[in-house]
Parts: sequence; structure tokens; C-alpha cells
Amino acid sequence: MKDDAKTRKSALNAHLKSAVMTLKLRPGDDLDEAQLSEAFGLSRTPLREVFRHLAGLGYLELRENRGARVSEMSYTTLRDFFLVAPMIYGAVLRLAAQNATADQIERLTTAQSAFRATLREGSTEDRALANNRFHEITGEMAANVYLLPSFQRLLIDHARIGMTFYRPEPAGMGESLELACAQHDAIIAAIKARDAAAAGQLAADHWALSRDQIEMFVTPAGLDLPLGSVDRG
Amino acid sequence: MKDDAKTRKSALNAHLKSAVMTLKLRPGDDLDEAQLSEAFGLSRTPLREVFRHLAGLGYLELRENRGARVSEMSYTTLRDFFLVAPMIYGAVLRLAAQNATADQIERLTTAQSAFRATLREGSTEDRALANNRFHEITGEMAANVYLLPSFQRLLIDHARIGMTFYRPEPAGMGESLELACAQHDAIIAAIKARDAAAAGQLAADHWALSRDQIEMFVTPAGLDLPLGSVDRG
DNA sequence: GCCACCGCTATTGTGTACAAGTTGCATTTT
DNA sequence: AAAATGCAACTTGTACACAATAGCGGTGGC
Repeated sequence: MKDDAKTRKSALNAHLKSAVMTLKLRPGDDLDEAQLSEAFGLSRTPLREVFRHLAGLGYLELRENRGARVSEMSYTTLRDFFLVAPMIYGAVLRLAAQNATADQIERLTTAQSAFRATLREGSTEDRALANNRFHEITGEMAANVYLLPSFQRLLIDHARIGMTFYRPEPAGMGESLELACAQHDAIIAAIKARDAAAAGQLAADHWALSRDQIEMFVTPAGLDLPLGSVDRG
Repeated sequence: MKDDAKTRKSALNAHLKSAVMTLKLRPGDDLDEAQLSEAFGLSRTPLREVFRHLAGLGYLELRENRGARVSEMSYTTLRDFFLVAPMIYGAVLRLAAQNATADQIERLTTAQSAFRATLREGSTEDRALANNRFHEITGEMAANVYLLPSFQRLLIDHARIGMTFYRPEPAGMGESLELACAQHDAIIAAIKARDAAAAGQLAADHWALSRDQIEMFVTPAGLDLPLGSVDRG
């Protein structure tokens, strides 16, 4: 009964993070303090501290006297995202290539294996979380306190965007997931080789692939069917 | 007595922010919950929420069961800072030039006037806070949720670095403050003209000046005196 | 004389009670 | 009938008391 409270607290933390990233909790959803505090066996005080922590990381938004919500995603989000992501991620991978330790490379390789496994047999949720884990480790490698805040904020919405646009149904999705997976391998290779320039280029490529994928999803080939007739009175 | 609590809470918030940025609270300093809660007439619960909020922004660091500290600055901090700052600030100013509203430009001009006033008659603290305000507004103009977290983290340590290295005593400091002030004017002009390229260049110039200044401070002209003799046993 | 262990004190983390605020509904008024 | 206002239920914010943990000093053993 002694370290239970902390365990439950971090369980709540982890639960909310992954629920937000996998869209189990969707942007704008309200969080009920009473319900969550009962579900995780915590009183409202530590629960609210978790809320504040996650709000600081960008998972939630706190409104004065009006509870917590999952942070919103709007029309401008995608634009803002792709404006900034290549720059930040390029910097992260360059620094990662320069600074990565052997242990970190080991863990990155493991994370990549886990990601590859999700391509074969995992759900979309598993895939998004495994991919997130991979990129998180590259952020650790970069080890720059000024770069990480934006990078982690990007990763949250990267996962959420992936959940929206990288569903397996549309034709061609599987192939570009394979491609993304291959890029991960190349990233690992560049980091092992301490080749910062190559790593930076791979970051650009990785985002270009994402962007194209989303374009394909948003503007699919139109359904080639004749208009129905409408009774105009 | 009704909105007092919220007022006191934001007063504490503002106090801690400026105390951290002006080094009144120095990196690594411990914060005493009991003392602060008495000083600001708040119970520990809301106080701790302020701590968590400020920790999220990078002002403080929270250690499990061991209280809050002002976030540290180490040897690697300066290097990390100047690695990332030009890139982030370049992006911020480019976006600011593209997106700034008339109202924001108005406020930026006002902030610049306030900054200039501190050059003539303000303390180092006032100057650092006024400069911070100026840059904060450029961040608002950029209006990109993914860029802001890192930018705001940079601004905190920008202020702290300024407090350390931009003291008026050493010869030549006044001049480079004048120069920085002139660069602010140029930044305003570029934003008004919606000239993103010029704004980006000015960001680079602004950091180059900062960096040179710090180099001058860290590696001053040596004192041209003979070595004393040391008894070597 | 030095190191290790134990218990004490100060400080942090959690639970609960209460106060303040918000929202939605019903009643009243125009 | 529509709008506005007041009431009531529920949600969020704060205070305080209690539990747990870390740091420290003393004591005892080696």
C-alpha cells in the first residue's frame, strides 16, 4: 500500500498520454475529474497535478473553472505542423547522429523491431505508439533541452495525424508504411555512422513521405459516378 | 475577498517568472513551499499547481519527494542554446513577418520603446525583462503552437544569459546594447514590410551579436601581468 | 577512530471537506 | 411566445489535516 499511489499516478499519466495519441480520447473531449479519480483510485489533488503536467506537455488544455480538455486540432494544425516539423526533426536527427550513445542506439534498434512487428500484426494504435517510441528515442539522443519541448509537442500530433491519415484501408497505405519503416532503418544506419548530413536529409525525406501520404488521403481520386437526379419542385 | 485567490495565484506566477529570469532566484535555488504559501497568502495546493505549471514551461524543475528548484544552467547550456536559438528564432521572425496583425505590431513598437527607455535609465533587470517582452511578442506573431514551446524555453535562458553576460560594467557593452536596440528597430521594419527573408536574416544577426558579446565577456583581453612565483616545495 | 544503522525532524504527497463558480432549467415578465 | 432572470445541481478551486518519505544527527559496534 506504500508506493501504490505513485504507481497509480504514473498509470494515469501513461493512460492519458496513449489515449490522447491514439485518439481514444479525441481532440476537444472533456475529461471528468470525478470519474477518472475513481477509476484510478486517486483523489482529485494528485489527479489535477497530472492534468497540469500533461497540459504543460501539450496533451491537454486547462480552462479556468471549466475543466480539462484534450488539446484541439484545427484546420491550421496541419499547416503549422508541416511548416515546423521538417526543421525541428532535421535538427533532432543531426544532433542525434552526433551525440547518440551505444545504449541509445541499442534501444532505438529495439524500438524499430517493435515498430516493424506492428506492421505485420499490430493495430493502428499499436503502430502509432511504436512509431512514437522510435522518434522519442531520437529526441533523447539529440539531448538538447531547447529543442525537445517543440519536438515532443510535434510527436503528440504526429501520432494523432498518423491515426487519422495512416489507416490501412486505402490502397497504397501498406506500401508507404513499408517505406517509412525502411527510412527508420536508414536513420539508424546514419546515426550509427555518425553521419549528420545524411540524418538531416532522411528527416526531410521522412516528412515528405508523410505529407504526400496525407495529400493522397485528403484528395483521393474522385468517385467516377454520374450525378443522381434531384427533384427541384 | 472573492477573486483574491486567483489574483494572488497569478501574482505568484508573475513573481516567480521574473525572479527566475532576472536571477533573483538563481539556477539550482530551492523553493520553500511553506514560505511562499505564507508570503502570497495561498495554501500549498494552488501553490503546487503553479509550480507544476512553471515546471512545464521550463522555469522550474520538480524532483520527486524533494521539492522544486529553479531550472539549472550548466556548461553545456550555452552550447545547446546557440546551436538551436538561431534556427528557432529565424523561423519565428519569418512567420512573424508573414502573420503579424496591426495590433501586434502596435504592441511590439510599444515594447521596443520600453526597452529603449531601459537602456537610458533602467536596471539590468528591467532591461532583461523589457527585452524578453519584445521577443515574446514576436513569438505571439509567429502563432505556431509547435514552435512556441521551444521558443519560450529559449527566452527564459536568453534572459538569464543576458543577466549574466550583459552587465554594463565592461567597456563596449553599452555600444552593443545600442546595436541590439537598432536591430529591434530593423526587425519591426521587416515585419511591417512583411519581408520574411529580411526578418530571418535579422534573427541571425541578432544572435551573432549576442554570441560575440558573450565571447568577449568569457575571454576578455588577458591581464598583462607577470606570473607570480609559486613555491613548489 | 571510523563506519553503519537507527530513529527523529522537516518537508513533500495525498485525502477530504468546504467554498466559489458555472451551467441549465424553470419560472416570470413583457 | 420569447426573453430574461433567479434558483438549483453539479463542477472546479482552495484549505487543511494526515500519511509517507528523505535528510540528518546521534549512538553503538567494530
